[in-house]
Amino acid sequence: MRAMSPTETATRKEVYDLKSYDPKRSIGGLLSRVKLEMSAALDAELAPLDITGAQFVILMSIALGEADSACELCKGISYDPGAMTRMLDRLERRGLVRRVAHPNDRRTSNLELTAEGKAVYPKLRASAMKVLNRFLRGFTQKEARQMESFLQRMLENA
Amino acid sequence: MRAMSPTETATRKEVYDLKSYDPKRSIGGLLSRVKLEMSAALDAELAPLDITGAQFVILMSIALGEADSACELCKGISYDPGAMTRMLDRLERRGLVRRVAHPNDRRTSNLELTAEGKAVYPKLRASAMKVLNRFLRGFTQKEARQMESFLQRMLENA
DNA sequence: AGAATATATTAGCCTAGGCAAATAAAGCCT
DNA sequence: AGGCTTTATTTGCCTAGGCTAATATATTCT
Repeated sequence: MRAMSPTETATRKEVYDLKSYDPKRSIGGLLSRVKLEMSAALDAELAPLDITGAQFVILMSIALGEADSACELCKGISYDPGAMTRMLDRLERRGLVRRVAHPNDRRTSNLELTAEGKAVYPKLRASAMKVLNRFLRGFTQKEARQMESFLQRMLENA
Repeated sequence: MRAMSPTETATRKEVYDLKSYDPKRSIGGLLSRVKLEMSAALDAELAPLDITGAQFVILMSIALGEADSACELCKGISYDPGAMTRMLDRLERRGLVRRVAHPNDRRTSNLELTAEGKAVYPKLRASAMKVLNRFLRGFTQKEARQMESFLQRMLENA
């Protein structure tokens, strides 16, 4: 790597500048694209189970004990409460999730997976992992960890 | 870093395995999250201009000469043709884009930016760049290039 | 030229998320 | 206890993308 003059070091604190910024090839453009493809691939992988990628996220959160009410789910993943009600309606109709009365708070319900929900859970996990690993073909462990760290840092900058 | 046994090197060709895979902290989960935050930030940044992030993408494609018809736009960004018709209707009503008759092919229209469209274009570009740079605070040029390369590789694996 | 095929756009219907208002139940304050 | 505020969920309305069929042109193939 060549050395940078003091001026350069001072002005180059931002990644993109007006000369070099190409929306499609930028991290922003690429990232949107990858997300789109990854979501489509996950939907396709889960289609035989009759479960969508969006539903997968909810089921995972519940299964992993990250949230046990609609409200917590919404907070955890920045999801609209109205949309969440309907999402849970669908999952309940689909027989994967159950709303159970909360003993001390009648405003909310505890969410839990049904037997069927628990039964598909490992398949969901495996499918998502498979899709992700496919997108990461050729990545070393080190590269993957670095990618995770980059994304984590971007999140903290949000 | 410790050395890996031959068995380990052989079995470790995939980034995630059933033991280690944590959906939320995985590249998949993080990437979705970052995309969500970035889109929200872009929408907020563009709101004063009364232009959405989705519209930004279309306007950029046209401005950069990457597509001059609805069909090419759709191909370029995997967008639904029906949705594109309506998107262009909105942009035309908004006075940013014009459909011009194609001389040799009456099925299609050439798309071009209006004077107003051309006028906002630099602002759009600058806004998007600003948002992206914000998410990349603390990244060196080298790290940014590496991130681009990771994303590019994931796209090729799609 | 005429028929079959392919391409570009459009319109209708469906799904799903965002937003705001409504409702219900806690929690707090005095 | 009674009233005010906060929290959790639900409902209605709006917007926007996905899918499919329809329409209008081109293109290709005898």
